[in-house]
Amino acid sequence: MEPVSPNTEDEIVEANDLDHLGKMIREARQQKGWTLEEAGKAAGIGRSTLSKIENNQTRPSFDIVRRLTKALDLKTPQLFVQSGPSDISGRRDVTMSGQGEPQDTPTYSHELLCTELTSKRMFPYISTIKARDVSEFESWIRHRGEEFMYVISGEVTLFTEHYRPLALKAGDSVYYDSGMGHGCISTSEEDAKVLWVSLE
Amino acid sequence: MEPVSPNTEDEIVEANDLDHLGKMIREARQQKGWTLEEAGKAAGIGRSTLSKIENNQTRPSFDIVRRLTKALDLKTPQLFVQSGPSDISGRRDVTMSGQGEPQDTPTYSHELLCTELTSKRMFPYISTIKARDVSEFESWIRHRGEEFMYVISGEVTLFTEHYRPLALKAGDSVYYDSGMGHGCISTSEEDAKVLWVSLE
DNA sequence: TGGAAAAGTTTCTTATAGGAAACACGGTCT
DNA sequence: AGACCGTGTTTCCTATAAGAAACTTTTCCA
Repeated sequence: MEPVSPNTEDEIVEANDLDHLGKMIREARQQKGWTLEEAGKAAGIGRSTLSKIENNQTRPSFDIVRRLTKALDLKTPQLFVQSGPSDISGRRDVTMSGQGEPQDTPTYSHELLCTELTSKRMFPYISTIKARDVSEFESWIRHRGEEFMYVISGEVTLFTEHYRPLALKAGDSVYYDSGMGHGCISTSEEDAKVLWVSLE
Repeated sequence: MEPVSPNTEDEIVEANDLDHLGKMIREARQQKGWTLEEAGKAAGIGRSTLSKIENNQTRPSFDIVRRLTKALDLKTPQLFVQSGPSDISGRRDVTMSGQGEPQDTPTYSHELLCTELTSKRMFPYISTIKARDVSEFESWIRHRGEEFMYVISGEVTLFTEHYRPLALKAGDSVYYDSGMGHGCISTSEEDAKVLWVSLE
């Protein structure tokens, strides 16, 4: 991407590319209130090594970093932050309440959000699930990827393979492997509204 | 968390499987129809090095792996997978309303959702934005990736680079390139609640 | 078939990652 | 103050990553 912005903060991001890793790891460790010794032990590495990594005095191996991410619960994608274009570079897409693109399937009635941005990777949509309509629930829904679900209103029960049915009410959320069979029904008097964000 | 924990338990202890990384990289390269030479050049590494990585004859540095992920468009979280195609394969993670993991930054007060599943690719969280608190808004927030935002309650204004400020109320949503500078303030009398889903 | 060019693998060498131990620094006891 | 932690840094050494070039295998066309 061409440098759209005259803002100098862009370069800061790039320049810090190298420093980024050490900084993140140090922050994560301190967040947990761990010493170098403790964190090192948790990750199975020496404290001197960890010190050098945090101070960017070394280029750790992937293996070491992976162990650290595990021990420190680091968000892995953030570690890969580096300069470069995104396919939706510099764009945004708004959908006002109720203005999404309707999509009705036999089983659900969806409202697709932010459909202008076709190249986006996540797919957000809101589903209205009819009250106590159990009839439809015959077979699992299954599609490769991951899914996040947030209950906006009403009460629903989420069924997933390998697990017990899960009763959810407004404000509750679930994250699951959508390759696992799943399905959702309303269990309240009113229709339930659920926000899904799907990622292939 | 709630009394009953249907959550995942991370007890998968890996048996030093380096096979995974090399295999994934080789697949990604062949997917693109590239030779070692071409892929190496794209990533800025030698073809011999790449060969050794693909055959798991070496433990590459994080730096090298990162360059490869970029050149080959690899899904970064998958690289951290221990065994099997996906770490969250056949799993789910629930967070009941208000039971997320608090994370306070200087600028925002977040509630991270579904944090048990550390290897997930999307990061959902709820932010409470204090009413009419404009003071904090000094510099853009910027992080590589994409972001989806849904206003749960209250009224907010989303600022993004290259665009005009955007007034949003409950039920509205936006999808944007989070590499673009952005920031959000509340414009209502009450605190606003916003759901974000972030993807690197 | 051959034999050349391309793709991939294996040396070989140099630079450096990673760990043990020594060092430095700051607190906190008596 | 001095001695003694606990924490983080630096030094030193060994193991090994990374690249260049030599070597092997595969591809492909006359």
